[in-house]
Amino acid sequence: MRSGSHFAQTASSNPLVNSPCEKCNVAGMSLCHALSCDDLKKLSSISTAVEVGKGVTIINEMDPADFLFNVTGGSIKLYKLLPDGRRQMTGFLFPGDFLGIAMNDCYAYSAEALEDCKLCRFPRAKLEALLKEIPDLENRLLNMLSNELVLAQDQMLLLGRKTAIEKVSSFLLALSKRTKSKTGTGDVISLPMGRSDIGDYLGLTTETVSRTLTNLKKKGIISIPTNGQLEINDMEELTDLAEGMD
Amino acid sequence: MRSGSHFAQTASSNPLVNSPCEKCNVAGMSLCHALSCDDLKKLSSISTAVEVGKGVTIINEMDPADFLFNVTGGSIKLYKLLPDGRRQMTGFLFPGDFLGIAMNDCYAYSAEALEDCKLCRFPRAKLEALLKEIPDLENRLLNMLSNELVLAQDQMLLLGRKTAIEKVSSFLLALSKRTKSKTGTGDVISLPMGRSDIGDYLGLTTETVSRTLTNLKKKGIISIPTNGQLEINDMEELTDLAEGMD
DNA sequence: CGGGCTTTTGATCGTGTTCAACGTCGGTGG
DNA sequence: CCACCGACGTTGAACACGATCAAAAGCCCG
Repeated sequence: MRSGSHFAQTASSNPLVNSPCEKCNVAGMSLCHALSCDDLKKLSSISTAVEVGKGVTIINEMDPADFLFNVTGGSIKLYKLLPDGRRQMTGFLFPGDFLGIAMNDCYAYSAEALEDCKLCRFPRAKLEALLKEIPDLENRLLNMLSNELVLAQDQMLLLGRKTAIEKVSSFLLALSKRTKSKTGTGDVISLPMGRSDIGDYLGLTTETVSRTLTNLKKKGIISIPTNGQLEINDMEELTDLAEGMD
Repeated sequence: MRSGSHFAQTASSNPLVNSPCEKCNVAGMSLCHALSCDDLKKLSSISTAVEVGKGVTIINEMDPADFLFNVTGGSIKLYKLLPDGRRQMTGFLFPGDFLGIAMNDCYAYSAEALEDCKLCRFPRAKLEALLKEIPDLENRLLNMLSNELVLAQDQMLLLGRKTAIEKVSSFLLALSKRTKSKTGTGDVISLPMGRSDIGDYLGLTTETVSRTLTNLKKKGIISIPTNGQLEINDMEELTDLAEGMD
């Protein structure tokens, strides 16, 4: 099955209609950040808006990397698998994030929608051609990749050297920081992913994630009003825990 | 102490003499890959050849990222630290590799020479200016970063989900693959780093690395003629072990 | 309500860590 | 030259953290 068949296109085949970059909610925080009006039109002309439902697999590890994506709505999980089924999440994506890193023209990981998602899709070949045409775009991509690489290195430190409570605390803090940078406050964060997704992101089991969250609740550092939402009551303490300062 | 003071410059202040890109041993496998003669000269004009002795700290996590480097000789370890001293290696660099990824203008990790090293140093500001001037260079950097990111994700899978023997096997295989791509054969690999460096790369202790290597020796899969050198006798078996196919 | 899923909690187990001692190698100075 | 020393590597025994196995509780959606 071609990966394209997963997608429901949201508009006609007129790409300008399909890609209303002008009223895009993530413009300025994403790939299109700081592009001139003219360049934006070019980018717009090769993009297609697509929507995917919760649980849909957007890309598959090892499939040919024909498309790249910009997340404009919803959230996505990225993961890699071992032959026996063990899974490692490599990241969670939210609006503004970029999707589709490849090696040898094949995707390096699989991606699945955690909620109903909106995406901006670019054919790989066309985007690469555009990169050569618009240096600002290439520069923007370079910066995004640098940042991702730095985050990946932080994650290595977490996976290789942190304890369960440090891992969970770091994870919550990272989500909080992210939320804060968008909404202004990071005290209440949304957890669209399940415990087992979190476990696979942190190199833990669901049980350990659950126990650790319960532990943090008992200490009064966090509250969990509903699954899917979490409140941080003591940011200082959580920060200390995340770095092992205890 | 400024990080620059660690370096011994190898030639006069004439940058063209300092940067003999023409006879560079890593040309074509590095940043300068596939640059036109003209562009190479521009790159050359902003670079300085430096040498560092074994054990010297080349860059420090959180220091301002004033320079970027290209490794032209020797090997380097990259690492991040937690406040209490726990350490995570984020990578080992060999000739042809690029060094100096930053976030917020500060280095994201520290780097230390495993052996006497030769480096090609670029002032950050000048290299960034050159990137805008030479799209091919920016494109090249983009590709290198993509590859690094894919490798970082492989490492996350390793750190989060693999067992000790799978980690060590994967590590040896990666070194072997790398050696093979340069020298043609990957059966004998050099291990310029110590056991504790390997442990910190794989999220293990020195003891566990040592025990696991002994284990592989007893099974006849590897031999260790001298520390610093390792021979792979059964590549198939090692490959299976690396992915948990046993 | 009822059914199936996710989450939580409990008890036991095992891999890798920790702590400790010993072995090995290489360099230095007597 | 080799005896000494310190760093690194190996091996052993006990421990601990998180995994695994199992079951109960909660939640969402029909």
